[in-house]
Amino acid sequence: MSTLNPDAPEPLYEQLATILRERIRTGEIPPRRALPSNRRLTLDYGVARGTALHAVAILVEEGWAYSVPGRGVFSVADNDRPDRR
Amino acid sequence: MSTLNPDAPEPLYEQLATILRERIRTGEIPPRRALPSNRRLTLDYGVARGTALHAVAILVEEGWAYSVPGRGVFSVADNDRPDRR
DNA sequence: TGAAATTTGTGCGTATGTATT
DNA sequence: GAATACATACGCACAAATTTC
Repeated sequence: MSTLNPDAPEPLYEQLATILRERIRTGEIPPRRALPSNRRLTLDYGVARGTALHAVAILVEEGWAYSVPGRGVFSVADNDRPDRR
Repeated sequence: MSTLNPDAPEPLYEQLATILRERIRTGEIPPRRALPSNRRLTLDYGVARGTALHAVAILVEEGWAYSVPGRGVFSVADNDRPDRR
């Protein structure tokens, strides 16, 4: 499992966004499947809530995922993937 | 809307504190009403989080506002306003 | 019915590091 | 060195929506 490097020049939220983006892009997280919850991300990657929120917000803004309050954050449908444009 | 001047001798947090103080004093922000959130202030005035926090902290210290954990920062009740003393 | 747990979103407070003046 | 300002990151609290029991 990829881990984060606090000493790297890239911010933790960017590193985490990159990891999650790859997990979606490669299909490890299939289309329309829930991403790990915010809580899980903090536990799995050892970051604060805000940091995990920031990472996911980047994916949402980039079009890799969408969030549903009370439910979770989901990877977009195959046809909606940004790298298909 | 008042804006901030990075070239002025007064620090940005002081300029912002002055603006918010006026907005309370004039009643534009009524008593016991929530001030703009930290996030809103950063967006509206183009400053960093810390700068907006600093400005609001000044108002709290002066007695123009009080903060409620998990909720926000609110203008004081009419009777508690510093200019009434 | 409804209470509890989960999840996302938002809010403030604080600390640290970097750059600038 | 001190003050200002930005970015990053941690922590904790409150709210609303949803799911589960």
